[in-house]
Amino acid sequence: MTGGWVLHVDLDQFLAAVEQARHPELRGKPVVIGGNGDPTERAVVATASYEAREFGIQSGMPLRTAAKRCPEAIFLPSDAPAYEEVSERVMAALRGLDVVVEVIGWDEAFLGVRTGDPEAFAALVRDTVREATGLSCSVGIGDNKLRAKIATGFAKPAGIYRLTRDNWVEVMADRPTDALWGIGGKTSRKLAEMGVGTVAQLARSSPETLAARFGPRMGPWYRTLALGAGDPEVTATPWIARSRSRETTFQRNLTEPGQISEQVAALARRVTQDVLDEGRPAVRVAVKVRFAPFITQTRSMTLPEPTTSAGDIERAALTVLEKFESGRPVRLLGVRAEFEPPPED
DNA sequence: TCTGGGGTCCTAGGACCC
DNA sequence: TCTGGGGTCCTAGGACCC
Repeated sequence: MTGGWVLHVDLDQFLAAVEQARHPELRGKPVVIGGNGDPTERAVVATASYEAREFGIQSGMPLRTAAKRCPEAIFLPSDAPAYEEVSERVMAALRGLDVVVEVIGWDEAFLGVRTGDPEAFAALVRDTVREATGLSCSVGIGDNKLRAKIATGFAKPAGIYRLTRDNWVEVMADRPTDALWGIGGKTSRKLAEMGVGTVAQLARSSPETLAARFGPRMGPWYRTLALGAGDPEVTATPWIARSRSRETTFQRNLTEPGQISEQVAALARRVTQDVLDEGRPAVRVAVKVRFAPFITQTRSMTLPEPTTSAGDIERAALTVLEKFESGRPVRLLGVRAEFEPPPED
């Protein structure tokens, strides 16, 4: 019997690669995808091509800033249906390898693989994706999902990297804590303030101290991340959504109360369609308001009874909207419907 | 740098009940 | 009377991820 491995497959610069594949004249050029493709709008970079990254352009950056860093960059609108279609072809190709495929995003999946030579299998994965779609991907090999996911970061672009208990300490010990999947900038800074700057230091921290600072679950969990512990089970079980939401940032702030409630009602109707598509009733409705300059608040209510009715959801959203202080300019509105959480197991 | 959209899970406080 | 302890639900916000 051969060993079980977790492989993490991640498409390289996915959105930019799709655009460069279908528009060959974009190859080798700085391409930035995001918003409507208009760099003067309120929107951020979804993906920048490697050429654009040379100019310091990164995901999440305002398009305006990206345009300043590289005025000659080509800005394109995000074409979700096109990316979804390519994504499905990638996932179908992976399933064709007769492995367990756990999709975790448009451009990412875990594979559960039994093989004696994971590097050879990773190379097969890369070739398979390239043949099916023309796209390049990187593959991380691990003995659990955490290590496979982090390994992919070292594999990029177009490479293969193995990270297991055997090289975890050697590779990770001296890295900052935000090198761990699940620790971001905020938590990393708080840890640093406690004198915990590296993965090795986090691994040596006491769970009690961490629990006191970060809560009973998160605190101890951060330590287990630093030890490289993670879930080794890859499952193809379809994901059950906990919620569906729609939100919009307005190019110009809304100030008229009538306009604001009209927009909330429209978002509620879109969410209702998502709820109907989901085929399960909503049990809770939340409204999100981002006031100018950038102050975000949410208000919510549990519905008197679960519902899929457009009228119920719209009325609930408008009721929740009344919980906000009125009169301040609004830059974003959102409506979310929550479902009954699925039973454990 | 003037900061998207769609999600998940955790935390903590208060209400309420026994 | 001057004060408990546990459990559950509701709500708001924080952090993170793709």
